[in-house]
Amino acid sequence: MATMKDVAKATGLSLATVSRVFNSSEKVTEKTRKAVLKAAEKLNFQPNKMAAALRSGKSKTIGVVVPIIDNDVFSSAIKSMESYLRASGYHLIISQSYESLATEKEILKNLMNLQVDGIIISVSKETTNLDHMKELREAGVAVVLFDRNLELIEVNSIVINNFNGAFQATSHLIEQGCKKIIHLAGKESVNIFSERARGYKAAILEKGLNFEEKHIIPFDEGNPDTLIYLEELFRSVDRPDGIFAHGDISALVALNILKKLEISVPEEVCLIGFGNSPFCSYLSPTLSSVNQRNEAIGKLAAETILQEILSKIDERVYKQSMLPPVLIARGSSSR
Amino acid sequence: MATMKDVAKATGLSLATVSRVFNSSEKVTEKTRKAVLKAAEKLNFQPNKMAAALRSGKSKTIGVVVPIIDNDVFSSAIKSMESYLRASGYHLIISQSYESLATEKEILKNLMNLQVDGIIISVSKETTNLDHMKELREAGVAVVLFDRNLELIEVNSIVINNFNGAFQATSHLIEQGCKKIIHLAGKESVNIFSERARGYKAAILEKGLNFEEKHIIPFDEGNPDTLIYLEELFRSVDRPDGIFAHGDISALVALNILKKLEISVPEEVCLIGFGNSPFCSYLSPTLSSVNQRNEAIGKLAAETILQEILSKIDERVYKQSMLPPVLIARGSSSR
DNA sequence: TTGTAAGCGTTATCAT
DNA sequence: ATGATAACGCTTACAA
Repeated sequence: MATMKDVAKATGLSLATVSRVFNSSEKVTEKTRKAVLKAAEKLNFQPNKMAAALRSGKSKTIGVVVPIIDNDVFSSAIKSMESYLRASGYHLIISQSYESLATEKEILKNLMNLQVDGIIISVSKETTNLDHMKELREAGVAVVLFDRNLELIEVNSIVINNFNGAFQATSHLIEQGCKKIIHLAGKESVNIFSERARGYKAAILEKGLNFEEKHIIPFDEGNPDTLIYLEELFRSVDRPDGIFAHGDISALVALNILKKLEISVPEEVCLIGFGNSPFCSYLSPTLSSVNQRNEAIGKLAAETILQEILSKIDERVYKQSMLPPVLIARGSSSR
Repeated sequence: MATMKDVAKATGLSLATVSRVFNSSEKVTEKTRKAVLKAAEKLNFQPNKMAAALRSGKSKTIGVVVPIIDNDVFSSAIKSMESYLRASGYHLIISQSYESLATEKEILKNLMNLQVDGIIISVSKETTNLDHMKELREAGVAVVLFDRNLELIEVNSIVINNFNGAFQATSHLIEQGCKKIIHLAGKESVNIFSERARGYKAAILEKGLNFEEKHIIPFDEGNPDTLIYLEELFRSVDRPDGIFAHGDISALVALNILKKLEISVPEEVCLIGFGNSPFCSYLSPTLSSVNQRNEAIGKLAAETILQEILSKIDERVYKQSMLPPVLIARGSSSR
C-alpha cells in the first residue's frame, strides 16, 4: 500500500507538504494541492490512520461498552451512535461486559490501551461506583454514561426518565376511566423497574385513586405461579380494570390471560406495556406502550461525547440528561 | 501514561527486553520477567496497542459491517462474534451500510485505512459483486461474508440454509396431519424469502401433497388488503389447515386472524413462523418457529476469520458454510 | 538471555 | 509556502 512517502517521491514534494494537503487546515498552494491529490489518486494512496493516531494522540475512535449487544435497548442506541459518529469521522469499538464488573474493568483498560478518544458506557449491574474510570478521566478520555446512571455528578450521563414514563402510562389509564389499576412489576432491585413502580404509585396518588401495595404485583412472565395468580385475580368479582406492565412481554402475557378469560380489551380492561417493542403493532388489539427512545439516547450520547472530546480538558462541564419517554397509545388502552 | 521506555529505565533493562516480557513468546529469565512486571505494575504501565499495531502490521482489529445493527439477525451474530474474538485478543469495529453500496465501499476503505486484520460483512442489498473487496484481498485482509451470500467461490461465507428451514417447517406441518398448507411469503426479490418459498414447495411435492401456486400468498403484514384476503380465505369452506409463514410477525398476524374467526390453533389449523423471535414463547398458543441460529453464524464467522488471519496468505482456502436451521416446535403446531 | 538500533507512517516543530 | 527532521511507542533483526 502506498504511503505519503511514495506520494512525496512521485510529486517531488516533501513528506511534510503531502501531509499538509491531507490535513487541509494548513496553507498549501492550490497547485501543489492538486498535484498531490492527483499523485495520491494514481498511487491509490490511503492515509494510515494508525500512524496518524499514534503520532497525534487522537485515534478518532470511541469505545462503546454495553452489558450485551443483543438487546433492543442497546442495539438501537448503538445504531444511532454509529450513524452520528461515523458522520463525524469517528468509529466505534464495541465490547460487551456481560454484566460483570471484572470484565468491564478489563474492557476499559483495553480501550485505554487502544487510545480511544472517548468511551460511551452502560455500566454492568455489578458496577456501583466509577472508581475504575478515574484513570480514564486522568488520561483525558471523555466518558458518557447511558441507560444506567450511578447518580454521580462528575460525569456525563444520559438516561430515560422511567418514573415519568410510568407516570404517563398510569395517568393515561386513569384518563381512560380505569379505577382499579394494577402494576405488573419487574425486579425491585433493578433501578429502572423500581422507578417504574414509583411512577405508577405517584400517578395513582396524584389522581386521587386508591393506592394499595398489593396492586403492585411482582411479575415474572416465565413463572407459572405468577400467571396463575394473575388469572385468579381476574376471575374475582372486583377485578382490576387497568394494567400497567413493566415490559411489553409482561403485557403480552397478561393479554393472553385476559383473552383466555374472555375479558375484552380495552372495553373491560385497559392495558399498557413498556418498551414499545416491534410486535406491539401486530398484537390484537394493538398494544399501547411507552417508547424508551433508545435512538434518541444514542444520538444524545454521541453528541455529548463529541462535545466533550472537542472541549479543552479543564473546561469540561458534565451534565446529567434525563429524557422523557413517549407514550404510544394503541388499541389496548383506547376506549 | 508510562511507556515501555519508562519501564526499561526503572528496571535498568533495555527496551527490547521489556517488550519481550509482554510478548511472552520470547526467552526471558524468570527473574527479569518478574522485575519488569513489578516495575510495570508500579508505573501502571499499559502497552500502547496502536504503536504495536503500527510497528507489527497487525492491529488485532476486526471490522464488522452490517446493513443495520438494530436487527436481531445482526445484533445476535455480532454478540457472539464479540465474545469469541475478544477472548482471542481481538476487538471489533462496527459499521452500518444502511443497505447502500456506496456507504459500504466507503466503510471498507475506511477499515483498510485502520489496518484491520479482517472484515466480517453482511453485504448490502445493492451489492451484487465483490469488486470493491479486491483491494482487501490484495492487502491481505481476511474476509468473511455472512447472512447474505453472493454465490462466489473465492471467499469465505456463512449463511443459513433457508430452503432447508422451510422444508423442515413444512414437513413438520405435514407430519402433524395438515393436508392443505399455505405459505405466507415474503418479497420474492429477497433471496432468503424466495428460498423459503422454494423449500415449502419442495416439501409439499416430496411428501405427495397437492402443490398449487396460489397457496403461496405474497404477504405484507402491514397491508390491510393482505389481511382481508387471508380472512376471506379462512372463512371459505375448504380453508387451509396449515400455515407456514416466512416470518414470525406474519405468523403473529395470521394467528390474530384465526383467533378472530374462532378457528382453534393447532386443532383446526397448524401454524409455524420463521426467526424464532423472543415473543414466540409468550404467545397463546406458543408459536412454533424456525431458529435461524444467528449466534451460531456469528461464532462460525469469528472462527473462520481467525483461521484465515492466522494462516499464510498463499495457503488460504475458502469455504462456503451453510448451516441448517433448527425447527422449534411449540404449541401452535403440536397436536 | 539481553542489548542495539532501525523502522512502522504519520504529525509537528523548526528552519528556510 | 515548503522542506528537513525529530518524535509518537512499539517490534524485531541482528549483534553481543
